[in-house]
Amino acid sequence: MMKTHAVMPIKINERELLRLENQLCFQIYTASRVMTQAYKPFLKALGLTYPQYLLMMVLWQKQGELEDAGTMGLAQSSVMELGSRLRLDSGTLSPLLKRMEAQGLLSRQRNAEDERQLQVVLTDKGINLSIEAVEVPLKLLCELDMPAEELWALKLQLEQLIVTIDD
Amino acid sequence: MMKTHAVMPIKINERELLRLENQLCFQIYTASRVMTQAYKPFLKALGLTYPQYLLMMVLWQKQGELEDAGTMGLAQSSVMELGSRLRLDSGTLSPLLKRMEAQGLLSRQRNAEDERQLQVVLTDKGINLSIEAVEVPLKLLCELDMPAEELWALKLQLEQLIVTIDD
DNA sequence: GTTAATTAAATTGTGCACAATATATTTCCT
DNA sequence: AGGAAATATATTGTGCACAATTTAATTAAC
Repeated sequence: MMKTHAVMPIKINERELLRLENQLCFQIYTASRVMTQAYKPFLKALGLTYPQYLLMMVLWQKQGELEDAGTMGLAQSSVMELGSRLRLDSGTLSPLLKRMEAQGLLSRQRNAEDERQLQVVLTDKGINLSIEAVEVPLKLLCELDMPAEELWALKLQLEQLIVTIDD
Repeated sequence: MMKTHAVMPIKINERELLRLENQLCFQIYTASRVMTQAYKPFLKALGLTYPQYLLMMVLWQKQGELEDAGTMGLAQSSVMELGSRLRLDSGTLSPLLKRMEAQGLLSRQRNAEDERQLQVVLTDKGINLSIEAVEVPLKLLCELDMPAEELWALKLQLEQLIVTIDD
């Protein structure tokens, strides 16, 4: 009898190692996509994509902290700064920021002291979008319907995993 | 004094709700991206991207199960079937499968009984790639350097979260 | 002080995800 | 049988991610 094709060349226990459902990475990957889907309807109402929502959170937080410090101006963020918060590079952020500027959520100006740097600043529209945004995490918490402490514990474990991975 | 721009219109506790670091979703999103990065060097050696690796795992598993059942042929998978395993639609899978066929990892043929369906089948090259692939999860486990039971517990929690989200 | 090295952002190109639509085949209905 | 509904995949278009390169501005070195 002639051999027409290859046969699985690894042992059963090795195959178990390659089982999709056994992979932590697959569950994380799936959780991330499912979570993004869960946010989608709420974010759509705000006219934001999920990465745009994350970026807005960074900008709102920075603006709030500036005001807490007693300064009355607008918080300025460079691309580097936003990138280090979100772990994204300029290749992702540059077009993202352009789209958000086009939506009127923020403005992009060059830093006068260092023309290489961009100064990202929230517009009034961007600042005021926070009013509706506060509902988003609350709505999602309802959706999840799990004990808050359990979710928090999961968050802490993931933080630890992240730290462990990138040394 | 004239008002030149808006001020953060939400209370401090509401701002805390919108803090990036407080979001479980952000930690999942980050963990997913960091994890993919951790796999990248190992997968690059196999000529696979991360989603391609996941797809190969589905095909290897199916091939193995067919052989376990005593059948000597090649396992055939439709796009629907692959999609339900990976939670991906034809919009993602169609081009993915084309690229993998171009790499010689699998073949795409129409099902004779139902011409609408595609039959995805591993090539010899695709089957034999499993030999090197078994090293990947082991190498990553070293990289993580966390108790295996802790990782498993995390996987189980994520599975539960996923189920909870999509009802 | 001019050139070299560094830094910040933008650009280019590839590969997912995913919504929306299109195409082709099969099944259902009568 | 013939047309409508359902099904499976492919296509189109948008928006990330990310590697690699480019451009422009600043700093360092001589």
